[in-house]
Amino acid sequence: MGTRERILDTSLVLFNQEGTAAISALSIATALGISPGNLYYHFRGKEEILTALLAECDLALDRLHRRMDVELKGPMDFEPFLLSLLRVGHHFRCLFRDQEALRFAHPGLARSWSRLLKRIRQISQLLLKRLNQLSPLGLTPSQRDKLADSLMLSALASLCFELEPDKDGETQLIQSAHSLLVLLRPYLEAAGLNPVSNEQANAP
Amino acid sequence: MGTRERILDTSLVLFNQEGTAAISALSIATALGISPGNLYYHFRGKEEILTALLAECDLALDRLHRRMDVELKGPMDFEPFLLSLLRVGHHFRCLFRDQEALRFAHPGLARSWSRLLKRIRQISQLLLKRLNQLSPLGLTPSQRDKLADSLMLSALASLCFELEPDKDGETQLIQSAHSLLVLLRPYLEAAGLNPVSNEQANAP
Amino acid sequence: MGTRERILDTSLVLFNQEGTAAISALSIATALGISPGNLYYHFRGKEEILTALLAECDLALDRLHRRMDVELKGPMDFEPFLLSLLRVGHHFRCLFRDQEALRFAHPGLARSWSRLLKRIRQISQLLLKRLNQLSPLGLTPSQRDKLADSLMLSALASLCFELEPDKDGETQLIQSAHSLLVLLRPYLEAAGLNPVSNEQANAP
Amino acid sequence: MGTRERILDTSLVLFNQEGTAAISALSIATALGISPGNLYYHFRGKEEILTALLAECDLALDRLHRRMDVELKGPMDFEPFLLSLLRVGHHFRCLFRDQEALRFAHPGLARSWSRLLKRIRQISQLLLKRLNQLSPLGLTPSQRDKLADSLMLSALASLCFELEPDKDGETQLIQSAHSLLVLLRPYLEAAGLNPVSNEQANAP
DNA sequence: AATGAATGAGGGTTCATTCAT
DNA sequence: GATGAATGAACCCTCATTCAT
Repeated sequence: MGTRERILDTSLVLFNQEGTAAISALSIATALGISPGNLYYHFRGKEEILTALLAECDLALDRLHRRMDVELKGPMDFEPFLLSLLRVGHHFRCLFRDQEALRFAHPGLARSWSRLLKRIRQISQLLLKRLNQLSPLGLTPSQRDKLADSLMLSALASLCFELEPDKDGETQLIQSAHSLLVLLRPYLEAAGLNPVSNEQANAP
Repeated sequence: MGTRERILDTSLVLFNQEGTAAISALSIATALGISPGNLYYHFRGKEEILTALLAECDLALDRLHRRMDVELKGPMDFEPFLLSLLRVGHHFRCLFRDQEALRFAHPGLARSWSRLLKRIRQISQLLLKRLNQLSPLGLTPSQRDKLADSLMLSALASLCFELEPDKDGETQLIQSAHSLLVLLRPYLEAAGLNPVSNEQANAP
Repeated sequence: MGTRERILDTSLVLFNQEGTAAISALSIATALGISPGNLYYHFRGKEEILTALLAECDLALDRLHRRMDVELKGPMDFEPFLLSLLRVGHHFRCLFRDQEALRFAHPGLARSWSRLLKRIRQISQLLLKRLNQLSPLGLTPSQRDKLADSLMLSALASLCFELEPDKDGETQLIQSAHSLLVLLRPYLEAAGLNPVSNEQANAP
Repeated sequence: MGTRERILDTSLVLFNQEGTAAISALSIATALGISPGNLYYHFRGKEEILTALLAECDLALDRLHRRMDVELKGPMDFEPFLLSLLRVGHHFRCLFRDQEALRFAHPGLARSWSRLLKRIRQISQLLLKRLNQLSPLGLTPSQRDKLADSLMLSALASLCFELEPDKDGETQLIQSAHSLLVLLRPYLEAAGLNPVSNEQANAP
């Protein structure tokens, strides 16, 4: 694997582990066993690394976006898709968690970041559109977009705030997906479908 | 107003404006027109300021928490309450936005932070409990808690990610509250109540 | 003596000795026995030190400028005045020697530098004006200004290029002053005065 | 043209444009479209490039020096010769402008540099000797050498300090030559010759 | 001749924090 | 309560230079 790729991979791991602010360019180089000069030969600084990671994340989401029409055929497809989506987000979670810090430390990232956010919003809106095609949600388009935003925000927040820090990443992802599906539950039920495992409702 | 309070107020404003990472102890002192030594006389460092802000936020949420039983009497009470809640969150938004960066820069904040998060979770769960008391939601307690978590995450994310950066703070807050209500809409409707203004549903 | 003054003094000595490019902020701090942080507390960087030195030099020249009308009463006054002038230049010689390097490393100095150069030019022109008042030089004003420029350039160059590097600073200054007077010799002679010690002319 | 020559040419252009200190080995290689490794194959470093440029300049001045006896036949020959001399200096102006910075950054250049300076001094002295042969200057040899030094310094300074930065290079050269001739004017006049265009003298 | 990844020392700068006054 | 000079560690980055290919 080329040095450039190794830098990106290691950076992402370190950024996810300790936050982008806590990881210096030198610590990345040290973790890789390369000299700081070499790091700067491949990327002109931390900002360029982050730009590359943002682009990678954007690309991964773009691929998901393109596959939505094909993959979301029935109500059972939403949970796996949400999981794929959350998996991408989790893989690049540092980008979402440190969003605010990055905004001020690296104004140059603003455009990449807003492009990324726009794409997520599109995915969220398309998700509800597909759901509506399967069975009318009983919402105005405006309400549907609001619901899409809430869904997206809830998903983003599940990447940022770990409610069960003790559980491992995969379990957290599955729980996040379930929580998101609960938001959609009434609409899926209205479509005569309940994708979430049935439990006894209204226990005290 | 005492110097201690002025430090907290100014810090919060600066932290909200430019992020906690971008604001140094010196810049707080400069903004206040006091010497760095004086700042350190009142607070042993940036971490202590943040701890104090976390405590203030926690206190404000505690007050809201205690009033819920009294204030949430009918379905029309939920929107104002959500607004109050979001207003507190918005006032201390730097704490939520820089959560990740703070976690690593100041491990000493971890306990205060998890206490804060727990309280928000309690509020969210109590919110749905009250709703359930008004009219059964048709959810198991576990599903209800998941819904509560989604609601909370959506609220937290609306503090972290500005979807409409051009609008002013108050407008953003109202939109956030509406978005959250959309999440609850099916349950409120099931209770024979629709707190959100009626629009023509299912337009193409 | 205050730290600020000590920084300026030491910087000037080091800059003169080894050139502005060869002296780092750290080496100044080390030479003074202070920490780099303290250096940056007093000056935001090397550029601010240089700006302050340029201002000091400008001030010294301004003082000389103001005294010219009073001090240049007769032909015997020119040599001492030239020596004073050269002494100031020699004291700040790093500014003239590294002029080009500074121009590119610190564009912020451009304005201070051009102001300084303008003042030197004014002094040179006033010098010839006074000489002309003592005895007509037989030059058009335009020719007189050209002569003033040549005189100034010759003086500046004597600060930049050491023709006799083995001799000590004071001797070099005196020789420089003599060289400059030789340029003026024909005009002083025409005024019936020969301020330079008489030697036997036109030896083989 | 061989790579070696292209390196020298491009280096000289860049050094003249932005100063020797601001131009790194890498930037020269980039400007040439070659790899840094290739640059170091031809020259062991920036110092060797500068040594080569010093040698080129020295050679050009040597050629001028040898032609002086032949070319300086009459008083009208001095201006064109001065122009040729200044043109060489202007072509290699970075060497003179950054003299001080180079001295400390590259002590290895000291010998080449002092040889160069000595040659210029010889040329300046020979110039006055030829003038004296055309018509006695009325100066002792010592005074004549001092005048030669002043002339040389004035010429060097005109390469280092741009008094009229807005005018193009050729115009600056011509003005510099005129300024130098003004220094010689009294002696040329004394020889019954005025090489500078006559203007009305002693206007107020 | 030429490439380009890699090195490592060093420079400029920031900042949380201390302490004598 | 308050000042402000001082500290020192750490960070980001540049650059001359080397070397395997």
